[in-house]
Amino acid sequence: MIFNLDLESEVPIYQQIVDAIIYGIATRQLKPGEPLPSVRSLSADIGINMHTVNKAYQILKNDGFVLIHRQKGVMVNTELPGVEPSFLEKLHADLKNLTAEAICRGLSREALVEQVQKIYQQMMDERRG
Amino acid sequence: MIFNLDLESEVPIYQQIVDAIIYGIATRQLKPGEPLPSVRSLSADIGINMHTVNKAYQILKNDGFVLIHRQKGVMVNTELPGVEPSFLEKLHADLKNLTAEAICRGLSREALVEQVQKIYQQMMDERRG
DNA sequence: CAACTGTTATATAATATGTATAACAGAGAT
DNA sequence: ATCTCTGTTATACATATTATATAACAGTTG
Repeated sequence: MIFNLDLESEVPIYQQIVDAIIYGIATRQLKPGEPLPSVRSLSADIGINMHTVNKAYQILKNDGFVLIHRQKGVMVNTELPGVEPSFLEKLHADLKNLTAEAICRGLSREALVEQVQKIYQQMMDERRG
Repeated sequence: MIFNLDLESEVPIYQQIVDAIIYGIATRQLKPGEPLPSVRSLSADIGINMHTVNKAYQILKNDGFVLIHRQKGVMVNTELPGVEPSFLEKLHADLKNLTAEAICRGLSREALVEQVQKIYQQMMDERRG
């Protein structure tokens, strides 16, 4: 599992960790049941504070992507969350904002849809390759 | 122009204003050349501070969505910005995160694409209706 | 017992967000 | 000229978020 963090980004570090792990699960670089590094080892590896990693893990736990056993550690959930209403709300709100700006800038529906298709396909290819 | 702001949201107020105006331009509720309310009148209308509105206007100005004349006021740019690399970068990054979570949750490519198509179409319908 | 888990607590610093108040410069209206 | 309206700038303040630092606790494993 490779973390490509940008400490200068406006995106919080803990959010970048959350995104990276969800991406890893989507592409099956991280498989259900697979253990994740401990908060201490991961924070030491990427040179940040323990609590920043812990915050990311707590978010992933609350969203159902990982299971945390207090002594055993953290692992990818064997039963990943489904398409819940809260996710659909976030998806719709984000897509609405992106689409509005795309329309203002003259990006065609076909070009936008193609982008989504391409990203989805690339992720599914990584899943097998 | 209707602003539906949520002061309890985790999304900053100035960002909600930016999103609302870009949405208004996309749906042509706001037309190129049309004047926007002054920072003072808008902030008074929605009951927030002048600087919060000003911050939103500055962002829209830097992105090319509005023109600001120091004495005349703010208006929608008659030459809206095109599909610039910085926008494509943001679009790709956001779509990547949304798609990764969608895949984890078992949302099919068809369902995701349909969402995008639907949102795009609804916005183009508002543009005419 | 020692080493490792996640968890909790406290403290500190920097940044982001939002408000409050005031002043400035330029344009237009009366 | 005076008044009012623009955006702009400055200062100050309060709060929340982000990130770090250090320490301790409880339970498991070797």
